Amino acid sequence: MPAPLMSKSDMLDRLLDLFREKGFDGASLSDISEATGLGKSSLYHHFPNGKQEMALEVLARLQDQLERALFEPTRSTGTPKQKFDRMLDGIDAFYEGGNKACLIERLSASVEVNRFRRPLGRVVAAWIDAVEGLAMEAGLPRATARLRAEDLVVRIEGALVLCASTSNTAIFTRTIRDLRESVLAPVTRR
Amino acid sequence: MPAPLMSKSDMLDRLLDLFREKGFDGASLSDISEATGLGKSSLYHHFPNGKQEMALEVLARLQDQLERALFEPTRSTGTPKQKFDRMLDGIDAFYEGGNKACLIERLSASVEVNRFRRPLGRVVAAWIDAVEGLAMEAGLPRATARLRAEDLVVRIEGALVLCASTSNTAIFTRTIRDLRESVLAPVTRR
DNA sequence: GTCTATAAGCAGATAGAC
DNA sequence: GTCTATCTGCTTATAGAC
Repeated sequence: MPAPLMSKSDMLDRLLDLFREKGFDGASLSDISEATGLGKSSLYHHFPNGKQEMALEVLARLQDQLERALFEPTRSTGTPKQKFDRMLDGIDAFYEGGNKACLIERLSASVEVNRFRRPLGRVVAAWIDAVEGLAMEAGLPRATARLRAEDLVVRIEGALVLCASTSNTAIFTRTIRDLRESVLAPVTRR
Repeated sequence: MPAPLMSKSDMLDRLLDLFREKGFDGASLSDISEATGLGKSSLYHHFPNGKQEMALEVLARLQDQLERALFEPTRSTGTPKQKFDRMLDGIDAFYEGGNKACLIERLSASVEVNRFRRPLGRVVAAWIDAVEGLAMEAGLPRATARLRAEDLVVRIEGALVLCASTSNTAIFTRTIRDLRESVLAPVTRR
């Protein structure tokens, strides 16, 4: 029994990167084999149900990371605005300023989208909830907080689509900047 | 020489639907054959460079349709607000209230994205330009008009991503409604 | 837990008849 | 302009040795 070449956690990190870059349909088992350094048979040892299971585990891991990354700032010290800025910094870093795609979008666009819909819905909901919580903490009424939280996710996903299609990250940068000012703003304007 | 079973125009219509539904990677030649009723060899008669050429021609056709659909309202009679509403009605109908995906997004997410980037950029630019023109006609300064036009496209693409991942079209409907009110609004607010 | 070898099937693409 | 038949290569997946 050879020792494991790579921890599951490391594997999932590489798979997340790969699926974000090539998409679910675009990432072949050969790509996955190369990215992890494991032969195909070894991959089936870790993921008996194949590629689909890999994506589901990556999605579960993303959910964990997301909740840590988004809710952690919420519980830390600072004004709501400071926490929100840290959250946006994290988002900006995760997408590398618009240069990296979103797994949500990549899996939504796959042939297996139906298998992914439930976990995708959970990830999206967690994201919206985190922003909504912060917006309420900043004093916005619940309904407004929810709408603005949904709008934040919508705009980030949309900006990433335009970055991917035009390879111009300016729109992403501007969108982040815009959200920084508008999401927590008092209700009188807007 | 058998008579053509289908006009090129009809073919491209079906291909647009198919690529929007299954994505570029997800639509196989067998799918395409079934959707058009033509054998694979016949497809290569019309598109010697295969699937890639099909997508490029579909994209060119979309550009035509888009320019007609978006700029036509601009040139017709009515207040800017009326024209803008007609434009949004057209967009809403094209995406069937969030139930149909966007070809831009589907092709951006394909393995061949580099081949599509130039035409994709043109389509996106045409869309933004059309909205910008209308916003300027409504009296907004050029810079504001441009930002709001970009934002409109960003939000529609983002809303479509969320609809696809959660199969909940409410966010799309709300986004359209919101855009109806905000895009042409005077600069003082927002 | 990893490997080599291999299976079965479908992908995109082509040749050549009609 | 469409067809049937075929090709090559790659896909996902499995069997079984170590």
